[in-house]
Amino acid sequence: MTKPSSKPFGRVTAKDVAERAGVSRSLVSMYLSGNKNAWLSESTKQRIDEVIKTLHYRPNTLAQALRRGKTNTIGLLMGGIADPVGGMFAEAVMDEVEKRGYRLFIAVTRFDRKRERDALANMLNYQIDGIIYTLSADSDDDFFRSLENSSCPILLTENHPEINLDSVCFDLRPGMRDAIRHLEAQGCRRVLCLTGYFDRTQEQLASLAGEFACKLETYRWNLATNTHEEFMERVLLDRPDGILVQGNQGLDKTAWFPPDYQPRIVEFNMLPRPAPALDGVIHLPFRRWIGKMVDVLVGQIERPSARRVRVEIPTEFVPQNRVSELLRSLPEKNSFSTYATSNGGR
Amino acid sequence: MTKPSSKPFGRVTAKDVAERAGVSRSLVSMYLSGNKNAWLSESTKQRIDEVIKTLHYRPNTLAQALRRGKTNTIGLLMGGIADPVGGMFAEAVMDEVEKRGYRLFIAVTRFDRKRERDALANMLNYQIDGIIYTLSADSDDDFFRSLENSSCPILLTENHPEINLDSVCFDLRPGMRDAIRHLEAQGCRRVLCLTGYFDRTQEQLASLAGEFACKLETYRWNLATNTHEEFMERVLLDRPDGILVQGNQGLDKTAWFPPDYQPRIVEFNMLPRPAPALDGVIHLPFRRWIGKMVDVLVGQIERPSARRVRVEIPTEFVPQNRVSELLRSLPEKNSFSTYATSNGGR
DNA sequence: GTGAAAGCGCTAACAA
DNA sequence: TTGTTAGCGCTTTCAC
Repeated sequence: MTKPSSKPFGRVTAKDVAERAGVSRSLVSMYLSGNKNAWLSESTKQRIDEVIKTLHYRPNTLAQALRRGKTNTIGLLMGGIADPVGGMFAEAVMDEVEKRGYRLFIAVTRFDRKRERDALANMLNYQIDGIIYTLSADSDDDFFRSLENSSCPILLTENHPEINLDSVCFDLRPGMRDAIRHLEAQGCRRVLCLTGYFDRTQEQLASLAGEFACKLETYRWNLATNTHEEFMERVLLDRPDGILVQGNQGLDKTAWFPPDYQPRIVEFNMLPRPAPALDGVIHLPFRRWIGKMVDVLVGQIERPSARRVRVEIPTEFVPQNRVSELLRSLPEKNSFSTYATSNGGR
Repeated sequence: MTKPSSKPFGRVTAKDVAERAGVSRSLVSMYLSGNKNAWLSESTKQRIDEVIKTLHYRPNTLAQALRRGKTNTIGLLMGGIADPVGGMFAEAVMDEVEKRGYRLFIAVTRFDRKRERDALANMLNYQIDGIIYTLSADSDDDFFRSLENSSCPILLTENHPEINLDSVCFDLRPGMRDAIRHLEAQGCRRVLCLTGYFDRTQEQLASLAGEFACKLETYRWNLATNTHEEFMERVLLDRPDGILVQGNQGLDKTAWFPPDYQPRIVEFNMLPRPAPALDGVIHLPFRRWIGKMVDVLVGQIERPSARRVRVEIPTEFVPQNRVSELLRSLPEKNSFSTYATSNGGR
């Protein structure tokens, strides 16, 4: 015979419900989907509802998805969720995705190219409706070309002009511009900017270079591979008088600097915190970013269009004396600062 | 007509591959599943493989799952992944699950009862093969009874004797016993133990009470609802001379205690860190826990059995002078300590 | 209002 | 070795 095992899931189906309620299978379907064009009689509805409850019927999401040609699932592909920023990101995306009636499927690449590709293939095979893709490993052009031709909408969380995909990212320039102006006003002559491996900080900073009298330097630093020590070595060697640095990565501890060298520090931060030792923060409006991201992707899913969407969320420099005010105005709580570990008093 | 939209995913199916390769659909299926009992001729295999590549064919995981009656997906239900411990947990579970050929589907409840139930229902509807369930909200007995009768294996990450489900959890007693002994040896007469809302620390500690001369107290403390301040208030009021506390929750900052009150502190910790200010750590072997968890669940999925499995992973007290040694012996890196935020020097 | 029918894409038992 | 076939559980058009 052909039956996989008579009742693979050992569970109640719409057919059972229909039989028990004395109606046809399609009625049950309609009842569930709340289809308007076929108004069921109140009595029928009630009977179906009753049977569903007594039988503990659960519609099979798999079958629904197969038939409808839509899984209502969005994939999130990222390097890791075990760091506070990653976890916060994933959780916020989950929120926004669910708010729009989709499920979120997370895959973690650990910054590994092979894992990244496998996970992507997996998602595509799963008939996922759209993908939010945080580039976490270097890849070749061929790979991106193949993504561009995919029928599944893919959204990048950074702007890579050379990749023809939708993207929603931060425009760091306004924030950086005002931060550097501030540092200059405070007398800084040399500013070091710490950039990540897969973000566009460096490029965006370069585009600003002409505007300033002070000397701008950058240092690429990546959580997955670089250590604090490497960073501190570089900084202590160079001794710039101003530093632009990603917040929440443990690099901002002024306690780490010797007394004779106390540079001014400005943090890039999604969830700024009142830190008197800092000069200010380049605020990256986190929720707005995620919300827009999911908006764009869901838009592409529900109203497919060949036109690529590229959104840039503006950033803003907030001097230290206005940080607590900013904090109060934020919808989100700084959920992970609570969990911060000290390093035992030194 | 009945077609949802002729080609819902606009994609190549096994039928297309079969036609192009001049074989029947079932052959393609067999080729993919690598079924042994039907050895295809080399030439056929090659032809199929070629067509798959040129057509960029992707097997539809949804259809496979529906037909096979198995999704090869495990669900993880937890309160949140935006804190270092939660994120680390989720990522480790993902690792172990994928190692065994399953996908992981994560749902976050934010410690909300309704969300928890919705997510659970979602997973069940999705025909998920098994669930790892980290209790994150209080629930009534009826709810647990319904889980116990579910045909989908559910595994708890804590031992709740009154709930008849599989569980893999820590046995805190050996670690706590030795820690308290240590504290007693150091002259402590009153020890305060900080317990979470959904764990069994309190019960396990109570079972040890008779063994000690010192006075044992407990305080239930939960990240989702309680604040540092509440804790500090309580501690400063009571001034116990020994404290047992969950690590990595920001409660261990000896800097917070006034100079005239410096209690001895022992941390429960999954990823201990060398902190000179601590007296030692109750080590919870993290990876072993997760690995065992997934082992048990996959076991129940692949060889269903009515017998419930309850595993307890023993813990161990490690005095401060042996912590760095312990650290070196651990397979995992203390990934999140890197990300710790300081609170700006105070 | 209701029900019959035609699949979504894939698998696996069985026949050839 | 290869092909045929009967579904997995659900949705939706179309005729009654």
